[in-house]
Amino acid sequence: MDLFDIFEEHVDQIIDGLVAEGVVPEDANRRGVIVELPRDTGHGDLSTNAAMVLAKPSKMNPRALAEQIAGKLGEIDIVASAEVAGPGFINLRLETSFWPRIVKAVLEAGDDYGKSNIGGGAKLNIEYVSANPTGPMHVGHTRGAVFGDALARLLEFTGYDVCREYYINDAGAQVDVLARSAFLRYREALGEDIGEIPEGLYPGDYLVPLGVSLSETHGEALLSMDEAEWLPIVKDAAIDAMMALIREDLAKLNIHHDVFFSEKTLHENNGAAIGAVIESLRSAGHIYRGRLDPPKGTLPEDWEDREQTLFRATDFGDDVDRALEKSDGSYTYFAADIAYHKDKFDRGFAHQIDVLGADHGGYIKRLKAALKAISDGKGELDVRICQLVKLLRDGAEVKMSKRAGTFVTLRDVVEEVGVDPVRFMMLMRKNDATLDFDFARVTEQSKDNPVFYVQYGHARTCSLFRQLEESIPGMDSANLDHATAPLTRLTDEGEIAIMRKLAQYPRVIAGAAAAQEPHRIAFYLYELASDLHSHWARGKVAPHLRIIQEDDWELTQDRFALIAAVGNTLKSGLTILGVSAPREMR
RNA sequence: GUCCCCGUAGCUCAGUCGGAUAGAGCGUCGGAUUCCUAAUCCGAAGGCCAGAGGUUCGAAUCCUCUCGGGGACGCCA
Repeated sequence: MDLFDIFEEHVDQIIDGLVAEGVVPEDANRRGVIVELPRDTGHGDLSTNAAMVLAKPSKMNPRALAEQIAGKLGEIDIVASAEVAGPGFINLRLETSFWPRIVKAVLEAGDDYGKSNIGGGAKLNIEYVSANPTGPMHVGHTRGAVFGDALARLLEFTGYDVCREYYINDAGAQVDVLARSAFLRYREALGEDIGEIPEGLYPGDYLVPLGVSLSETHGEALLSMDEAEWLPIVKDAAIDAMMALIREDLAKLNIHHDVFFSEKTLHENNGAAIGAVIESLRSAGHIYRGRLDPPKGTLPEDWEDREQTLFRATDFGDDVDRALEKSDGSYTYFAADIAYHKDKFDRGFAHQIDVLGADHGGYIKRLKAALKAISDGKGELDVRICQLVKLLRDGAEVKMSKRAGTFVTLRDVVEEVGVDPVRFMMLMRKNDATLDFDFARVTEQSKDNPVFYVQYGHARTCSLFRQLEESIPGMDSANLDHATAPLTRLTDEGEIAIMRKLAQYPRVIAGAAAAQEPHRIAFYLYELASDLHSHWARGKVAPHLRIIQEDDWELTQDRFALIAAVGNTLKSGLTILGVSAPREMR
């Protein structure tokens, strides 16, 4: 329970009292009533909108109602004053002894500060990355990977039982192309001059080692086979090799999935798994044979009007019904995806999250429709879209083209700038807004680089402890017992600003989890680091504000409790983002 | 043509289940360091929150429309 919860409870009880007195009607909707930190510190330490929310149902003037509530809030011992302001806000000013309680709370909670059980231990499946196994990951994949991973960490921190999952698209035509491309490299490894890689095959030289390994395993045996014979062999080997590559790439970003689910398995035994899902949908009346109107806009060249097997997606909020079978009788990607989401549902994941790229925006409605249909409305799917990343180098956009072989791989970026900056920068933007990734800025070691700014904040807290050991002979900061700090001397405005910020952390975490927006944590950390740096710098001109006061151990002890609390919170937030919290930066 | 996302300071963006005088960084200008890491800090200037209606005690936030940018639009994955 955080600071705000405590006061919301107070307010709630006061409203109960007013209901009993007949001032507020019993059925008044209290949902909008909140206690928050006013933006302007001149408005006090805490404020509530209770009177404005309840004025109308109570048929009262907001300010008059506010006066009544304020009177009762003023009786709480920790409240120094409760005043009505503006249209009916109630502003609370707390006793100065209040804020240090936050420091104590942070230190007592340790790594658990901000942790909650909002999820109640509910199982939750988050599918992310799911890049096609046709080559190494490029920067475009990086954002979804980092976002999904940070979201998973965040949801775990807030009490969900999270399963991280990767859907391997190993069933379509793309992996056949991969196999043919690999076969070419196999022939090359056997000494053949393959010349230019033909149009339509993957030209990247990441397939060269695979060709060599195929030649070592199979010798020239594959050469005498028909494509129908060698293709499955080469395809399996190629997919395994590409997935190994992708796992390595992900590991470089500190990302590890719990489950890798193969699309191909859904197509095995003549598509038994997919067929079964379609059958169950059919018996529920969600499948029919019919024709679709041609798509608007530019008509595909091979458009033919034909009767086909359709899913009544429109019954579940989609714009059109969706095809489940291709004209050659095989299942569509969507059909397999329904079976996949059904599989996840059957594994106990009523709540699922899919992290998809920007180009899949048009896919959301049908996926949601599908999960609703196969779960009888019991399943819940959230789809988070990650927008494009624009790479900038020396102020100019880096154009990427697969055909020209100029795409920047995830590995390149991580090796050039490091994991921490990559992860942090990817999380400095709301996921559904496009993001500029500027190499120069990200590698810069200055305050212009948010990740260094925040990490340096953490390093600074650690540095102060080291400094303390040097200042006070025999001091071992590891044994500094914050529990014995009196916490009565943290009265400077800079210190109070930091404590106010610390108090917000649990709410920031809860809000970020509810909105599934880890970027809020990145912004919070930036602000907390800023408060720390700002306060620290004041000690430059005002020596009495320095953390270490060699002739006043009591004060020093209090200040170190605060510094420890800041370091603790910075580390907690960075950990959720999957970014390291260095103890020293030089 | 339909659907989705976006439009906030010169630039890059926060803020959006409605709250008080709309914030931060960069850039510009002016300052701070004999002393806890200057990888830092302080100050100033900078706004018709794309536009128009509507709902409300109250709108950047919700609704409708318009304009502008991006994306998607049977069998690709």
